[in-house]
Amino acid sequence: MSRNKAYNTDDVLEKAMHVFWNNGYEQTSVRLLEKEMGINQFSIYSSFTSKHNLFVESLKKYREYVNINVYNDLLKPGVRLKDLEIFLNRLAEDKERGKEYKGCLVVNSTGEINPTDEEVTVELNNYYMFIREMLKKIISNSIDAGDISPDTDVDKHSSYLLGVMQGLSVGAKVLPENQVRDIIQVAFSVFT
Amino acid sequence: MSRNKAYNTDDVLEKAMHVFWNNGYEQTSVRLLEKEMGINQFSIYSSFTSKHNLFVESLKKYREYVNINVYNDLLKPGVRLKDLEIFLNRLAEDKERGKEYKGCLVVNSTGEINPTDEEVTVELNNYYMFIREMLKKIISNSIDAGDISPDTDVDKHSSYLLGVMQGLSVGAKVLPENQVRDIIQVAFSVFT
DNA sequence: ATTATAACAAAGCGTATGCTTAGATTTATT
DNA sequence: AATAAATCTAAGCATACGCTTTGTTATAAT
Repeated sequence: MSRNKAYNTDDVLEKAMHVFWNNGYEQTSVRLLEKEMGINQFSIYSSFTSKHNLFVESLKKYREYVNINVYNDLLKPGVRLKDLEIFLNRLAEDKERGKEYKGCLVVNSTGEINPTDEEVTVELNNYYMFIREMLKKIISNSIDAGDISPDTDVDKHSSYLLGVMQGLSVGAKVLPENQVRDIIQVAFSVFT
Repeated sequence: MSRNKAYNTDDVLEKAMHVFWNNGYEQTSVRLLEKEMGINQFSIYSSFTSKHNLFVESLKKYREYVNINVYNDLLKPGVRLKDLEIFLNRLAEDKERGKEYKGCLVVNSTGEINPTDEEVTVELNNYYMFIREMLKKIISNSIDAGDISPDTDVDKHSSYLLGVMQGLSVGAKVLPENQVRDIIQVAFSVFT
């Protein structure tokens, strides 16, 4: 019995994620979500309960999304610090080519969201843990390859690089390209 | 002729700044501003034209505020990198003592605000330039004092430290204290 | 074919938003 | 004391907000 959904929940969630990414949480209205997700408000609320919950789900989706579409190359086995440096410099390159960098959804949300919002805070932390694990592997690979000292403290340096990336997510939005490039260059000099 | 204002424009602006700092731009309503600034909506609009303009003015005020109340010690002559490192570590210390760190108003706004908002973007850049100039002096002082190599590129390293501080403004809101401390420790190792 | 169930589109709920207007009040000048 | 200008309070404007309800349509199971 019953009718089938005319939409795929996962597909419309990804669309919602992009809306939040482009506009931030508060600036995203349910009317806009309705339009961009291509489904009615009723359907949004029956599938996702509330705008807030849709946002939390979007943050989870974002982690999945960057896994596949942004950090995919960096998550492959054997990736080293030099690869990460090249990856980060692409941020500055894209900027030079006029591409508007909208920042990381999670970093933007860290600034926007009320710290008392525990559901969101948990998801932000999950994301940062995910990035940090990626960075730990990259540092380990560089140690194994003999690129950097075997005494390098993997935990400390992964926290450090996470901090650098959080900074770049902010900086790349407003700073001139050459400054972004300088940040990356100096940041990686800690390993030499 | 005419009546005098019952409030000081600069005083109520500083109160407005704190409201924006605590809640972000979008989450700050004119009703809340009215309450916290202690003046009527009519007075807000006659003195500051619009909520948006009040926000821009608040960003300018913020620069003045941190100059006097946050970075005052670091702006004194002769301040060196070691002093900056101690200053930044106070962030982590405060967190340990349960103090909720609400981040830098400008960094938070960089994440929240639409990049097409030119008035705000200009003010964000003014702030970052101000911080970068402070960092340049600190690096120069460290060179003069013989703490670090005289070959240190002041421009590049000031951009770098700005990036680190932007990262810390994000990180200190959500990351555990020991990670914040590790970021700072590794970040300053570029100078050794 | 009928029935039960869920999805659908569209209109509407109360409230909050940024901003304005109307009318009363205060005060420096004449 | 009278005048003029800018302040003040408080009510109100249109619109947008997050969310719900209503009535219709489609479909899987009987």
